[in-house]
Amino acid sequence: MDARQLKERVRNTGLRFTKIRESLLELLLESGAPLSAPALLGLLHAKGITVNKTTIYRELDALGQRQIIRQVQLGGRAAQYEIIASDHHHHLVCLECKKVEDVDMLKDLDQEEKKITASTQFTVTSHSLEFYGICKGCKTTI
Amino acid sequence: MDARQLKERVRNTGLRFTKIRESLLELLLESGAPLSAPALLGLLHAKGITVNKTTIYRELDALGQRQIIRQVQLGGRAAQYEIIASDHHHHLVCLECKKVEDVDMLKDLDQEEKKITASTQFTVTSHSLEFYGICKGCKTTI
DNA sequence: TGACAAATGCAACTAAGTTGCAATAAGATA
DNA sequence: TATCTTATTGCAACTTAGTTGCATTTGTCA
Repeated sequence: MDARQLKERVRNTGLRFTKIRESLLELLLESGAPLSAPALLGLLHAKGITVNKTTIYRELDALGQRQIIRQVQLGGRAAQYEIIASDHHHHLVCLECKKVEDVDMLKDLDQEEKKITASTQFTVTSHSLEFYGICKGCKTTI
Repeated sequence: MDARQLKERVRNTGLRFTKIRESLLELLLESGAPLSAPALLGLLHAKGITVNKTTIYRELDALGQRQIIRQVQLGGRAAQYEIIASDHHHHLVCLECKKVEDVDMLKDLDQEEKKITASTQFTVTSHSLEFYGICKGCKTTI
């Protein structure tokens, strides 16, 4: 998933390709981990792009509805967002510094989803798996 | 894990056994799913127990530090809390009504934790797995 | 019972997220 | 290119979740 593909994907949903939207998606694409609304706001301002927080929330909502990004819950007060890429991955959340890293999927959980759907009255459509612990940086400083 | 065992566990950590603490733990124990601070506040008031929100947050923090309860992130604005029981389980989160059900662990993820710890610089200490989909109740009403 | 720490309430605060309304700008079309 | 429609944006005011400092009350143990 590169910037060009993403641009195409956004256009196909009928969304206009604005400066703010472009920069926001760029930030999410370049970041190796999910970002929160306040974080995105700060990063955009640091880039010299003045944008209101209302815009950010509406933007995240619009992109979420179109399945371009997804909200992930990783602890901390603010929700975080990531691009929905073809490669499925999970998260490593550091309990010390709260930083999040992506980790490629080790084990296939599709079978588990099917088992639950078959044995309960709950139809599973997706899942999310987070591992908590201490990251490299925090181990050396403690 | 019954109320008596829980009471013992609380006492062993040096915490006093107050009416508020007792009722709060009772609610978490009886509920088959995690509860948020605002939800607990409402349930306690409904029970006729007047309690300030500051107390709830401090209570949840105190119990969390003593490993009696744990915070879980399941979407929605408020964090949710559950008793740490001996049986490990995961969550089924309904995307429609946002209700959460517990589901017994199907697959052991300890091996995955070890693999990550061995192959990366990140030391995994725990994990959390959520399945998203549509619950029984919401399927019939849609 | 008395002392001391734990527990609680209150008020005032911060931070995340939402809503309504008015102004602006993207981009399709003529 | 000028115009029109609609998406996008900003602003202000709001709600909700969660926090902090300080004063008061209450368990528990000697």
